Amino acid sequence: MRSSKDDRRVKYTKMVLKESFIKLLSKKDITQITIKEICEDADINRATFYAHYNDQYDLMRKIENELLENISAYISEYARKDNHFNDVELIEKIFEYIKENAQLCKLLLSKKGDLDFQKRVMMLVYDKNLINLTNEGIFSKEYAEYIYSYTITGCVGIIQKWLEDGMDKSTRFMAEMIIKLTTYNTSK
Amino acid sequence: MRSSKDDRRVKYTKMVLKESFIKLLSKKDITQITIKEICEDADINRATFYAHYNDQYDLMRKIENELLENISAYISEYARKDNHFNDVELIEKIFEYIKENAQLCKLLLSKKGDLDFQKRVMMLVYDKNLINLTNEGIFSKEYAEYIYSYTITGCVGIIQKWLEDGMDKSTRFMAEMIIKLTTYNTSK
DNA sequence: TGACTATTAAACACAGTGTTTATTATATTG
DNA sequence: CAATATAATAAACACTGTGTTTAATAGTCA
Repeated sequence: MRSSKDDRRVKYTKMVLKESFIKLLSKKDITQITIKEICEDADINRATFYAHYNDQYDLMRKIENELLENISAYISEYARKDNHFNDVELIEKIFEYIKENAQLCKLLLSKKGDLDFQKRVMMLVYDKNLINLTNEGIFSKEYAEYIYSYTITGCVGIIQKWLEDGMDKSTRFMAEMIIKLTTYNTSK
Repeated sequence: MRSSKDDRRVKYTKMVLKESFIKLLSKKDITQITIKEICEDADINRATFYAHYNDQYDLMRKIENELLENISAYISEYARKDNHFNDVELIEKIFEYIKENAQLCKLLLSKKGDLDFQKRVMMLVYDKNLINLTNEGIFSKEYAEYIYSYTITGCVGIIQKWLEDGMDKSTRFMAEMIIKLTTYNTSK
């Protein structure tokens, strides 16, 4: 039983729509991008766009979710091979992924991007690991929650700066710095 | 010499346009708000809107800048009275201001708001104070810059959580927590 | 009061939206 | 390959909102 999602035509349509949207997004703000414009660039009928997406923002959200899934899969792949789960290496994996997909990541993870989405990226790491540290009874629960918020958004800021600076620091340098900054908060 | 900015009619027009915009913003996303809608709610001619603003986003930006100026003035007022500059009290002042202007601040400082603007709010504090700590030669300059980014955006996350939780923690509690979390990073 | 100018109503051409229709093109399956 | 299914298309539709211009009106200020 095949769903319409597997149809080659559907795959192609979605692919070129995403490509055109990202292309436009690199040139101007999403608020200035029209559906008509996306469709013309992708050479796809406007009615077809509406068959798949509600509007630009819906398309954006779906691209974000895909990216999140891809990063997650990339991490899981690593975790499966090496059984010893090393925090530094795990975070380094995220930086690696971002570097390998710099074009899209620069758009979605920059300061223009959606903070809520960016937080979700960082949560990929911290939900699995560091949150445990804060739950070891050192801090009160309410305090730990604030530290968690601080850590997550703080890391978003670090990634943004890294991207703005042209990713000139190595992924290992970044990962170690993040570990240093974040375990700091939780180890006392 | 009076500029047109001082004209009562202009003041009124801008005031009601801002009020209506904020009212709409509390009901729906900015992407769903039209200029026509704002003007109808404010009972202002659409041509008059264009005499003052380019679009919704321009209006938004101007409201943000005003809020930033107001917070800055609020802090300066305090700094003038008490000569002893206390970091905790300074940060507490910001939380106080937010609490006193909760309606608007909840919109502009929430996770839906613009991160770049939110960073600027936090910079009000850190440009004056903590950045010095990182420049005392403990960290390398490049490291200090990342710590600065981490701190600024981290604090944005804390404020967002505070607002989401209905501002149930006292302003003093919040200020002390922030001092603890942020001087932590810079004192070693 | 008189000069000034912000605001207004009305109209304009225009661009983009979201949906529907019948037709065409392509993919899948037996 | 042929038959079936369905995705994509072109064209048209009414509609909403945009951004600007015009001349008239109303409010402000000194």
